[in-house]
Amino acid sequence: MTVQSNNDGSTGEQRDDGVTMASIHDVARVAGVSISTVSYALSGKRSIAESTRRRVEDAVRQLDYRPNAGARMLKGARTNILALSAPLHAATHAPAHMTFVLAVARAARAYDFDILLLTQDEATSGIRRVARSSLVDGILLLDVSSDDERAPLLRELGLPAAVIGIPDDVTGLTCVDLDFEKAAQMCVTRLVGQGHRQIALLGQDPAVYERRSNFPPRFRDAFLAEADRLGVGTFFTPAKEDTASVAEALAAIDGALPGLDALVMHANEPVQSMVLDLLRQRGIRVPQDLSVISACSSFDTDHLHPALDVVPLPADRSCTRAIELTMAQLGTRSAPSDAVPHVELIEPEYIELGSTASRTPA
Amino acid sequence: MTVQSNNDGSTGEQRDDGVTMASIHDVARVAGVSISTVSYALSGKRSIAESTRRRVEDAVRQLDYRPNAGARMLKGARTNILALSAPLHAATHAPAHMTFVLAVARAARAYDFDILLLTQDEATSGIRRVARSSLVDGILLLDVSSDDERAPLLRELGLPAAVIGIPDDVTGLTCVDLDFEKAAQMCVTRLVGQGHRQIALLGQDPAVYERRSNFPPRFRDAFLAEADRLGVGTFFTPAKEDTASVAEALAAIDGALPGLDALVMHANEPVQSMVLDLLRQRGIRVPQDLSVISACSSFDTDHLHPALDVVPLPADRSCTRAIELTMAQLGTRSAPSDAVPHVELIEPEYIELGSTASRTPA
DNA sequence: CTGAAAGCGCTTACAG
DNA sequence: CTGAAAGCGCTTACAG
Repeated sequence: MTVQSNNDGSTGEQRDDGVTMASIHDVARVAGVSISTVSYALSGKRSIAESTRRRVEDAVRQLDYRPNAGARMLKGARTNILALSAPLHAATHAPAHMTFVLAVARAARAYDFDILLLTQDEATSGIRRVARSSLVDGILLLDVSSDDERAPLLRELGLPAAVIGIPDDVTGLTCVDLDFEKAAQMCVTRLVGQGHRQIALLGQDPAVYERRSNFPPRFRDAFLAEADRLGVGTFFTPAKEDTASVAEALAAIDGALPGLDALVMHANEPVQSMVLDLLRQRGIRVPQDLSVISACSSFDTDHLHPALDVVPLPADRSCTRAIELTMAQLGTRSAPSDAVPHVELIEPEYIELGSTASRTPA
Repeated sequence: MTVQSNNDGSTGEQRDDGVTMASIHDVARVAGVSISTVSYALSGKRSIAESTRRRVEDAVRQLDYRPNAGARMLKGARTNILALSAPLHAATHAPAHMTFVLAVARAARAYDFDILLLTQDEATSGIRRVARSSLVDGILLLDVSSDDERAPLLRELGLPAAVIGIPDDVTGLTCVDLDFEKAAQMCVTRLVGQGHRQIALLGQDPAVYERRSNFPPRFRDAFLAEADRLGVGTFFTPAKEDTASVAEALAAIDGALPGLDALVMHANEPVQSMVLDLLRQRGIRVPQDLSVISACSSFDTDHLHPALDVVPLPADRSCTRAIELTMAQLGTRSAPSDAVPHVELIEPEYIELGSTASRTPA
């Protein structure tokens, strides 16, 4: 480590002097009113003479006043902070994960809430810590597994909370997630409706299925069940994120379904990209020779070659809804039913971009 | 959106009743001491009779007491929260970004600080908001551009802060970053030392260079300058993250450097993976026919085929150091020089994994 | 070694 | 329509 330059230390003092924080007393003094008037003028919780309000607002602007967060928490019983427990597991796709984290932060800001980030290392202890110190008003869980240890903790704490994803035991919890079953059925129904008779599913890393994640198996099982129900040939294979593994998966599909006419991919972007490369190399045209659908993808499929039909993973909608439900539990403007623990499944949407085509019976 | 089930609402009440928060008064009562004794017993700021301390600790455990964060902030003038401004720009590689975010959070926890996440939408206004409301004790900046608008804001606010990355004007700022120049020189020196005479650099997405990011040009310029200085042939080309663009970049390199014997990649993981695939397809062996180095990569290169020599992007070290420097500004145990604004460059490290080989003169 | 009390900056009944 | 005052739960001089 090299200290390259010691540039001018215009600020050396320890605490933020120079830039002094104005208090409500300063505002009151400048505006020539009492502090309670300032407080009410800002909260709007009682009627204020127009002229008074204006003077207060001027003073606020002049002093760049912002209520002290600590005082507000202490008195207001509301911290306006939500904890986001966002473990990043090995098999979690980072870009997708990041999308959810940012979507939660954005949705929370719409209600004037900030997000405190809790990581893997501190999964349950961190949640417990911030909850018991009244640092946060509520808790959001990301990336939940079927037997997630954070679920019982949420029940124990009884704080406003929402889970993005669905653990096995949802008692007392508010959960939001894409309806993966319906998404799978949607893909199968469409393909079969178009006359496809041999449809394969290329899934995520095998580790994802073996372990904890709950939605990939949900998608897979619904896919296979629906294909069976409709009497078409079907086959599932996972794939790791490297060319060799992807090639192997395609070979396995070829072996199992010699007349393959449609492929659904529930996989990360690089994998989908590799598959398209391999198809191109083999001269297999999409959709003329093979219909392809990208399922529950968190990325834009219109950059792919070719652009793929997609049932998007609606991170924004899930996160927005999770925040809404947390706010409802906090008693903010909302339908009363939103405040009650329940599981909410988000309706999947099918977006056509031309990567599937009808098979006319030969 | 479908409401699937209304499972038992074991917690219906608005605020966290049932699970009542114990206050310092409760602890004092249970322990049979005054509240100041409780406070001192916990902070260790004055000596306490061993028996008293034990009774206090028992009471704390029994009540699962944790000091109220709001009260602590209000009085203690310390919130134990740092703001992390982490915009996610289009050209930013999400996995790398996530690595930094998590590393910052982890490092902060080592000092008992939490991380408040500020996003893109609110870049400067969010920083201003949390600073003026005294919600945070300090600020961390991620993903800074040369002319980042957050840099002058940090100067204005005068709060403890650290920047990960180096903006053009570093006056009054504390910045930490990998020494990209030295990393580039390290790669060139090694390759030239091994007898390579035609070394190419395959870089990031062209947008990254056109726009705001400051470190990719730093690496590129140092690379080209050092190659010139040592009198070897050199060529730079950016590459987008798709097979076509990567193939094009390799073609451009072939055209410019017909006798190419070494390739350095400062690019995302998928791009590096694609390059290796293409080399393999063309029968170019690494390192026998071509030496390859992965530069400033935030991922493990030993999963690649073949594993690549790498100068890692040390997210952990940068983030840990940034937190240390922020803590120093807050007056926590530290070298006095750490508290003064300065730029700190992290020494790059070269890790050999066998993807370069000496060229014996023909 | 310990306690009583002031005060951090707010919000919100209570009075007028 | 507005103000004086209590009190949220801590920390930290001040006293003993």
